[in-house]
Amino acid sequence: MNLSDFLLSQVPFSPEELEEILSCFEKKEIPKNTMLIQQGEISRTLYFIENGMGRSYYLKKQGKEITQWFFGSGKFMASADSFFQKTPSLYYLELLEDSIVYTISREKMDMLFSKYHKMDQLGRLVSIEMLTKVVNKLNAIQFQTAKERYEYMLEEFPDIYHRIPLGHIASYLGMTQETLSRIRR
Amino acid sequence: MNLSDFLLSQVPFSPEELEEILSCFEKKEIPKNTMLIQQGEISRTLYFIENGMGRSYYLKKQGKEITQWFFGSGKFMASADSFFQKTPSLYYLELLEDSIVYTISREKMDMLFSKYHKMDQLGRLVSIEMLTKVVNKLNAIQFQTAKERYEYMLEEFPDIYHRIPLGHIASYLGMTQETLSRIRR
DNA sequence: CTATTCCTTTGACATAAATCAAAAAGCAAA
DNA sequence: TTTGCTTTTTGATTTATGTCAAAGGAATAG
Repeated sequence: MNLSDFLLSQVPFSPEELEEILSCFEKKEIPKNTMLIQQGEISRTLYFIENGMGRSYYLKKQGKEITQWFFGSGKFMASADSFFQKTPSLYYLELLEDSIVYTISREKMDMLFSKYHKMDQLGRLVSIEMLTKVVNKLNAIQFQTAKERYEYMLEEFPDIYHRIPLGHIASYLGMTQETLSRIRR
Repeated sequence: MNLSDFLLSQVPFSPEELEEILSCFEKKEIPKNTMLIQQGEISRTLYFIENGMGRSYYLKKQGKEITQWFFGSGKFMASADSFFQKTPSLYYLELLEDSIVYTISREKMDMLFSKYHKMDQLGRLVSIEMLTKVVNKLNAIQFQTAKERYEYMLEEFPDIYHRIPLGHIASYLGMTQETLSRIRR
């Protein structure tokens, strides 16, 4: 899904508004395995994924990677708290596939927020939607068995499971790779 | 914390704006154990807690209550997805203490959102903050031991643990009451 | 003050999932 | 193809936490 369609699906921007907003984004092709932000950095860029797939993750002691979220086509990708609150990112962001993304800087985003009421509205809608999804995951993780969690994931990210290493999915679901492998069978 | 102070701490409303916004809220004293919304209802009211404490929870099979979140003084309390997206609430909301709250209807809230750019901004800020907190909890639940989760909770809700039945806290943390009791010792 | 109810702790046992270890399967480069 | 590297599966064992059951404390209403 491209950015323009996505924006219009959320808020009825006028053609002029849409044009200015789009002009603040930059379209880029970025190869897989690119790290978009490191843990500890302050995020200055928000990404919209037109095509591709990314994830956020962090390192536990012993350097184990814990996947925190997946970002697919048609979604914004960012270390949200870092980008919006200017705090050091708790996560790494990386692309798992060659991707086509739109990027925007914090400054331009702020400018759009202050210029267009509708952008704040968009921000609010996107935030609430994300909040709902995170809460859903939380419920799945908190009170379901490993098997039910796997099923939750198939609903939330139906297109993921053949595209992405098992270990990433397992850690996203809060279980070991071995457990996930056994469940799948 | 009262509503006026809270609003000003987030966004620099003018005195006139502030007055109109406040006039859309209604101040109420509500006794403990009041149910604010039932699972399945569509939430029409947003609450701001000036004083008191509430929680959201849902029922698992066998009627077990699972606490989903606690809402303390100075916070908005709502079944957020239901209120903002007009979907049936996944949760019950109840007050755990006699509380002083400000209420506002969905209609007035929408009116404020469309009238004041700054209200959308407020909505965005509050949503992002909530998002960050939920993500924190998610990380705690997902990858920490029962003991570490308990410590996370002491940080997030320092004033809670002597005010609220152990069972509520345990289910919030995704563990049984017995486990929490053993950890505490 | 006493009784009823609710809340918390403790104990014994069961179990889902983690860990450790190694084999098998896939995949990429030469 | 062969070689090497990564990912997935399988097996044996351990462990944290859940479940079930009951007793002890604390709070509330009459």
